[in-house]
Amino acid sequence: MNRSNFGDIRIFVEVARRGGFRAAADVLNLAPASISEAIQRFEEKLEARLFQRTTRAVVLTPIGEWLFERSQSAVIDLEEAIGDLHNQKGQVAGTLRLSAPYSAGPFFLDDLVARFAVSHPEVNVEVIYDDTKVDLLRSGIDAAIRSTTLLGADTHAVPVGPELEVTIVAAPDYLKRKGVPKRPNDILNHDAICYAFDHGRNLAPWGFKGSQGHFLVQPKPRMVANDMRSLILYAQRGLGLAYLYREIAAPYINKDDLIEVLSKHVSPLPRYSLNYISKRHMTSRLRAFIDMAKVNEKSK
Amino acid sequence: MNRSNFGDIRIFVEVARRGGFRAAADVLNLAPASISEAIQRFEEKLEARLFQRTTRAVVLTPIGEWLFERSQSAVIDLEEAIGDLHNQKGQVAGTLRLSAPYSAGPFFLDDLVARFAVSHPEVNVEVIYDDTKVDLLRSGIDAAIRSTTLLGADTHAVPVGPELEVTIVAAPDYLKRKGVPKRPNDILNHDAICYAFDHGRNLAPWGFKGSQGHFLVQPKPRMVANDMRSLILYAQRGLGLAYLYREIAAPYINKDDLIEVLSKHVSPLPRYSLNYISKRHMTSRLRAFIDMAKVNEKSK
DNA sequence: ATTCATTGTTCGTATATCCGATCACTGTGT
DNA sequence: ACACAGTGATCGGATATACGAACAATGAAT
Repeated sequence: MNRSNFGDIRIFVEVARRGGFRAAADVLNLAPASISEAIQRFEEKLEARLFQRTTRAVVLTPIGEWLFERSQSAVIDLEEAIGDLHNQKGQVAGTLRLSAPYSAGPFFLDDLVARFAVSHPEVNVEVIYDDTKVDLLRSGIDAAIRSTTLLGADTHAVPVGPELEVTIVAAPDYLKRKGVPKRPNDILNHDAICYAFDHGRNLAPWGFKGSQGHFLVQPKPRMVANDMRSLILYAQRGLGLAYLYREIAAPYINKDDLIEVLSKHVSPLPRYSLNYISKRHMTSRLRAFIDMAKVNEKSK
Repeated sequence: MNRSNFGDIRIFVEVARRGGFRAAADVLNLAPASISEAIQRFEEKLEARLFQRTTRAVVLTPIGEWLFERSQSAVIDLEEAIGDLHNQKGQVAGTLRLSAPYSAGPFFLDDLVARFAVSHPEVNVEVIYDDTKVDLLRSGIDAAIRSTTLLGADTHAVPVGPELEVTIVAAPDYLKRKGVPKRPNDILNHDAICYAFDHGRNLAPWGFKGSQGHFLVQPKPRMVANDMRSLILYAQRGLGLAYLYREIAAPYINKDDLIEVLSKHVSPLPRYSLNYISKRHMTSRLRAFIDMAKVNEKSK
């Protein structure tokens, strides 16, 4: 669906509200002829008649009535959104605020943070598990651990934590019904159980290695969540193929529970990145934490 | 305001969702050049910068972020309206989007969602674990499970899930150093390991019962996180008293690891609330899920 | 019955948007 | 250090949409 449907819906709703093309034209700053032509094109696209016309009036058809009621509130919301746009425009002490994906905690971050807290008794530590994009300038977060290096003015990054093995698993029952994928692109013909970032806005693509190097395949999501424990349960219930951190899936991998597929094809994910802003006044507690993270890094 | 703003918002939201012009172009069946030009014209019209660009990526500006969150749900509604136009038979299909706190998954939600998905093969399900406030009108979320009933126009709530037992625990080493609290208010003289909601903006108060009924005490946080697994590890390291769901803490409660304190004083938490808007157009898939949640409730 | 005002429709022309090709920039791999 | 892949930006030409003018139809006023 492209952008013009949205313009058409806007016109359609205004005509329905006003009961006529000329009145709608006045509101929309368009010529009545433009309204007439736009509605005709829209009706052709939808293969549906939205208005009954006479030479003096327009009346909604039943399907036009349905679409009007179905879409009016959303149109109002978008009008208000645009209207409102114009109304809009730290001694080693204190609280260290970190953002990290949930998966980082058990892997390495809990231990690092606990050791930091022990060795810096005057620092309170706040770890917010979250995987959305963080604006280090404005969010009040001191440093963000993410799977990638964050882009931004004066943002620096330090690699932390272990390299991450992943695996693709499914229930025996599912594989019996849908077959075992043999090559990476086979997953496009399967139901996928996908991990979501950014409050569901992004799905993690599935990473593979082949004779020509690394490549990504984006499967069709049947189940989506941002907690791998949920994804495991969905996989156990036979709802599809699940792409998971191996360490999390390992306890469930056996011939009766979850079966690994495409083992020779999946490739590990890169290490976490501890991102922070260097140009901004760096608090001593942040500096101390970064130093500890680096020492932690060297000790591996 | 004319029709083209609506087309522009459609493009804007898709770019924001996909994080790039080329990805959005794929979805919208437009050329990347068209997306680039359309966004530029839109920004000029609004006299506002919506995206920060580099030569490799686009990131929303704060005002772009605001517009995105403000308009996304309306865009989803309009997309669905057009999509549903061809398919008005009340079929239970599409994507059900739920928001819930992480703790809900293992307790009851994973099971409920998996059973719903099995019995409604045409519905995709997206569960976003999050504990921030959800604007059900604007977020594109169909229903939000939270520990409390959400306030809002036409918002209804159904109680779901089990009653939640909690416990307060500490390492033996910590109790040796700081003493064992005997009454609820004693915790004010201790280091507290606190669970955080809302990206750290709110801390869970600790609930107690006494001769005069229920009351809450807010301890001084030394360690804060929004994942109880982290809190357990901090407690094990002797960093303070931790207030945890009993079910999560139970495996670690023994005389060498974590010791329960104030057992006779803590009171259980109320059940989760499944919040949704009833007056707004309710999709058949949401109705079906609510019905299943209610049946789930009766079977306990 | 006739006239008039108002509506939606049609069409040739003007304007806005879309697109392919190309360019500049940047991160990654060698 | 260099080559390459992938991104957003630019621009001249192609295409889609907007518009003014004219037309057909209709209800109200006389």
